[in-house]
Amino acid sequence: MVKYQPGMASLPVVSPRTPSPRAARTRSALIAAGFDLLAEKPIDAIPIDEVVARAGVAKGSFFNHFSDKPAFSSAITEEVRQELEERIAAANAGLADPLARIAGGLRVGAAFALAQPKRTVVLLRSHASTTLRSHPLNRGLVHDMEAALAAGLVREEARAGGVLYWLGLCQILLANLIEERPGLEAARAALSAMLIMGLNGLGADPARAKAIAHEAAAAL
Amino acid sequence: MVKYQPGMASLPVVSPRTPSPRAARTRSALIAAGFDLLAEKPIDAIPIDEVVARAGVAKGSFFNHFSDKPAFSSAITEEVRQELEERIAAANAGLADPLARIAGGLRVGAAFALAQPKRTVVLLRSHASTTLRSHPLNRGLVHDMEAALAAGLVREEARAGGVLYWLGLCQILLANLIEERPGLEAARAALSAMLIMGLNGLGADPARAKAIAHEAAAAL
DNA sequence: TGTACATCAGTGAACGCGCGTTCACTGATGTAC
DNA sequence: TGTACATCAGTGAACGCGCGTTCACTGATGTAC
Repeated sequence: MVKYQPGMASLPVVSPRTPSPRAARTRSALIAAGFDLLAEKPIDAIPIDEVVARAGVAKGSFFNHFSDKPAFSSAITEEVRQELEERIAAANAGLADPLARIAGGLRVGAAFALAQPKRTVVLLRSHASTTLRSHPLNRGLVHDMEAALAAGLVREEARAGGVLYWLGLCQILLANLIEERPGLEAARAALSAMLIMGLNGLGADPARAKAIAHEAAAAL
Repeated sequence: MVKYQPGMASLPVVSPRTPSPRAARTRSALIAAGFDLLAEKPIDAIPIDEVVARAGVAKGSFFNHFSDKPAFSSAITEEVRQELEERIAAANAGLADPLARIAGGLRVGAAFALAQPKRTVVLLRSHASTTLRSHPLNRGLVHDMEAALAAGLVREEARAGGVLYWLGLCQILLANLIEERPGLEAARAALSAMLIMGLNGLGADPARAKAIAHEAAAAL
């Protein structure tokens, strides 16, 4: 809590300064270096010396931009999380069918893992995609699952466990794609199989499940 | 490679010495302390000083028993992995039906998470339950899935993706049980829902899936 | 069973280095007039 | 547009401490006779 002081109100409180281009360059260089290194090993195994060496800046600059190492690490994670979230939202923008939206999330996640394996590793390692229904990345899924239930598209067991079930499938598929680095055709097959099993597990109509899986694989 | 030397053959090469009771006590104290601490935070965040303090032994003793910190960490992980593996094998010993065996693995895993949350955390964090089909913990599942396919109990998509699919469900359910610490009834409901969805996703006969889920929940 | 000796395991002080963080200084960028 | 000044951001040397690992020593355990 900040006590009120005369004159305070006139100070720019929110986003007081646009960062100078130079500062922005340094910051991006540090973040980019962090991405590369975090894809290889956990944050605790990465000395700041290594980050700044790869970024090509002096060690002191690191602390001009991040208060400490954890802040650096979570800034990076947060960036990836937002990126994936936006991609999923964009892909689902035109879709009304809850099942198609749920499947769309998995498809976009898979595409992300193929296109940006490093970023995906960072995300998976961050425990960002936890079990928690309230996590930002999961909010969309929670909403779509409720809609599917309301429309009678999925079985009753999905009410309590559907979100958890789907999160499990997302995590394991993404982890597997990163580990195996399959070609496009193999990835399509993996996504399609996972969707067939996943949607049938939720209790979707088998024909509908097949159609959705087919579409998603083609769109990958 | 060790070069042959005259007289070598007469030396006891395998398990040359039974550890003295005193040594065994010290070792168990260290491992027990490691369990407690690893349940709270990753190995890199645990100084050896903290391990030996909790174990009540001198720092030097640590290196009498473990060559270095990573060796200590993997000794602990390995112990948990073996324990869970044995429990699953024991529980499935009398079962012939591949689907019941597959479900049995999940049920035992869930029971383990409820009874030994600390050990389970260690296991989940170790990335021991990876995607890899060749991992010891997954071998039984691979075998049962093949049997289920051969018997026509599951859909064709499970051939390529069934093991991965089931691993995803196992990981997420265990993680969730540890995070939420539900009571017995809630845990039964969660396990049952996951089995209904999981087995139907594999393509099992719905009535059979329901029966297996019911049995497993009761046995939890 | 008792004694002497060898080996094993425990102890904790000491070492040293890796690494996060600080800081005084310099050069670059932005602003006022 | 030009000059003077203020602030911002970069730099890298220096600091210091946490922590993994070593080691000389001591006491306990086991073995031979």
